[in-house]
Amino acid sequence: MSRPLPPPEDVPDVPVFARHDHARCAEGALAAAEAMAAAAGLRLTPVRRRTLEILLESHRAMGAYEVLERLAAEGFGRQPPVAYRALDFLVEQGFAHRIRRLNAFAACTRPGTDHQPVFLICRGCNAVAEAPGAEARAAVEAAATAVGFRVERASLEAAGLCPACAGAAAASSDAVR
Amino acid sequence: MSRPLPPPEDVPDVPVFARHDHARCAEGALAAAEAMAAAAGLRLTPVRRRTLEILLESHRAMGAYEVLERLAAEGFGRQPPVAYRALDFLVEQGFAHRIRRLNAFAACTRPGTDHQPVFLICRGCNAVAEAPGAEARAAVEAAATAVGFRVERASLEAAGLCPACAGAAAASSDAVR
DNA sequence: CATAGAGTGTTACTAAATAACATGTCAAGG
DNA sequence: CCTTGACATGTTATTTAGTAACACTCTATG
Ligand SMILES: [Zn+2]
Ligand SMILES: [Zn+2]
Ligand SMILES: [Zn+2]
Ligand SMILES: [Zn+2]
Repeated sequence: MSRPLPPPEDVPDVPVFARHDHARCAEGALAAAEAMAAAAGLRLTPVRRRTLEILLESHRAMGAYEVLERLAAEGFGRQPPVAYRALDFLVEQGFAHRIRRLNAFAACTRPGTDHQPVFLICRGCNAVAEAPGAEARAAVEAAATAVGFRVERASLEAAGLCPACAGAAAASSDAVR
Repeated sequence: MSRPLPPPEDVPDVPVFARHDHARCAEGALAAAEAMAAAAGLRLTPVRRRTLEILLESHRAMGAYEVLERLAAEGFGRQPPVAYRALDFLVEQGFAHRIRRLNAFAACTRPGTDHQPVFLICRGCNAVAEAPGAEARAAVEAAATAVGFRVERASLEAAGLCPACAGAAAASSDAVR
């Protein structure tokens, strides 16, 4: 049922940290998810679809309970499993990612591509971007192999400041000076 | 107060996934922590010391509440902050690491060395090893820099099977065959 | 002998995650 | 046409993780 995914180069990157037409950005991700789900015979049901839309509203990571609040307000179930099931589905299908450092979830910015990103988490604006992670993953794999460890999944997450927030921080420390 | 740390090569590596004299291993880590704390003028108080000892009993990661249970049973406080404060201290001083994938803590196997490990987490036996992470970190740094992101901290964690558990899994799937 | 800081303990709460069970929908298969 | 089973959704209830805020005790330092 699952066809080979296109290589990352075939899909335009999302400049999370730059100004961009986000409405279009979200729309595209949703369309991609819909197409993939249809092709794979999966059901992108109302809760699941709405959950993805909620995540897609921004490039922030959202906690399951934050998502749940939104779903509940819109007439879906109001108990934790409702949110967790929808989020787990999205993560399994690669429409969203789990950000372990934050115990939170973010919509994937490159759904449908074969990608193993490094997550860049800005502590200023809470945005989460996906940087190409092939090299970093290879290095992790090599380090593991050296001691006979077989890697199944890896989470590579970096916390710091995005360009805009770093600029703002520099400016304010100038002001103090 | 803080002196330059010795490069990783000067301290023997801990073969977490191999049979080793663990009593000696734990003892060494504790001694190193004591020496460092003394040198830095930090107080390795009874709760903190005992918390480290508990983590050092195995190479597993332990949840804060699991540690707390042990502390409480030994006459220390029985409320969450008791465990969290001791664990936070150990992490800050580099005597332990936080494993975000597991929401848990593990004693550092190379305390006192300048290291930025990749954590290898075995899903079979729950052991956590530290593999050299310089290359992987450089790759993450490079990926981040490419989009103007300034990395402050990174968590690199791989889940999979250690040599022993991978061997056992292979054997049992042979048995089925 | 103040008194300020660090460390430890408490109560009380918020947040994250899962187990277990009841109900509804719908597509085969008889 | 009516089972039957898979899947999705909803619930209640509980466990696990993490923090805020306050009180008490030490131990310097002036
Ligand atoms: Zn966007
Ligand atoms: Zn992605
Ligand atoms: Zn050991
Ligand atoms: Zn370490």
